[in-house]
Amino acid sequence: MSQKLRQHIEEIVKITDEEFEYVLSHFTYRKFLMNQYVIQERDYVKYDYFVLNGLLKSWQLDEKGKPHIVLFATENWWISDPQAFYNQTKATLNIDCLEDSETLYISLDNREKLCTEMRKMEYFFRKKTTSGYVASQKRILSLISFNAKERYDYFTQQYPDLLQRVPKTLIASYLGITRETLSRLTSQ
Amino acid sequence: MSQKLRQHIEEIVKITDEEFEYVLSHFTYRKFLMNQYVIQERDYVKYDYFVLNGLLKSWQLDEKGKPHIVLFATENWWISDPQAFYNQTKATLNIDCLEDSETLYISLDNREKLCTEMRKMEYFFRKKTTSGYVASQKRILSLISFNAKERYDYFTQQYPDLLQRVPKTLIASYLGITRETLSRLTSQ
DNA sequence: CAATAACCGTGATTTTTATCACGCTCATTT
DNA sequence: AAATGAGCGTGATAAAAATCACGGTTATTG
Repeated sequence: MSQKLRQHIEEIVKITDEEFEYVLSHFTYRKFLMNQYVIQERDYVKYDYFVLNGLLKSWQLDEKGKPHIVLFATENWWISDPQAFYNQTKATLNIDCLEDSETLYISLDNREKLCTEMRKMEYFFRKKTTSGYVASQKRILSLISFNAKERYDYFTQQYPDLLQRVPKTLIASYLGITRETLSRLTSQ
Repeated sequence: MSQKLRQHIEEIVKITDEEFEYVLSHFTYRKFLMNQYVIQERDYVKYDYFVLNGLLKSWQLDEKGKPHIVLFATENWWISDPQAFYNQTKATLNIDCLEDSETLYISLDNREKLCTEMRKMEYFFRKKTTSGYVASQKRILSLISFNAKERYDYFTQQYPDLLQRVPKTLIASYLGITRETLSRLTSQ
């Protein structure tokens, strides 16, 4: 099971068995059930979660009480409240499970420790953060330059598997449109 | 002038005079004129630019020929096409100057070299990338949960100085609305 | 100094999207 | 087996934003 983390790391840097054992010793395994919360608004955010399997979402309520999806995380994704995690402050995001999910989580201290002790892991995390940044720049561009239909098409192209696993209402929330508008887009 | 870079770095890590001299030796100074291009779509992106003064924008044309602003960069900001810079591929963004601008730029190799040789600089760049990521997550949330007026108010609150320096047309493009809609928002 | 272009406001209209309302299906619970 | 609720589609209407069009101001340029 934890081999998934190794494969994930080795997409970026090659490591030995011993190195991986050492890396893994900085993570803790935890299983969450469907609908269970991983992080709640106002919690201190101690960990970054690597998803072994399952499906989670991070989201925020607006002042009118509407939820907005920041991210869906499936197998091989990382999920947390980055702002709160890196600054070790309270969450403004919520994270909960759309499916039963298994995770390996790591504290900021352990992450910094790995970065300090292993240049490869420092490189790995740096690459991950960078690609997360690049991905969010792309999402920003899609939000400012695409209309509802174009954003939906872009989503289906990027995450075809999520279409089956995530209720349309939540996809609409991720896209910044209402479920009714999304329904009309897909029924035509 | 290059003291600005030092101050910027020292907001995150303290460095000695010698260390700063060494860091600085990895950067090159370049001045750009108003309307001059720093990066053009399809260029290879060799550098990340630290802005000493002036004002630049990064943007992309959509298929209808409309420009969309990804970022405005003033004093103490970094600007590049991150995707192309980190992967050393061709730009999909354009970067040009709204004002005469002075920059210190660094190549990816030199950046990696500094990260390898100086843990402090590795930490500095990691922090920078992280805070860029956090900032773009916030912008995503503002785009999916705010209407035009709310996005404009959020912009004025975040970047009050840019209101004076950037034409309204470009602010509208950054917000993902038309200049006419923005004009009506501000005249009421 | 006239000509030009950038920038901005605003009216009229159209298009897009949100809101409100209702009903259907399907799975889960009692 | 009936009851409940989540998920989804869809009609009618309202609201938000885009589009098209025009004019006015200001700065720049030939």
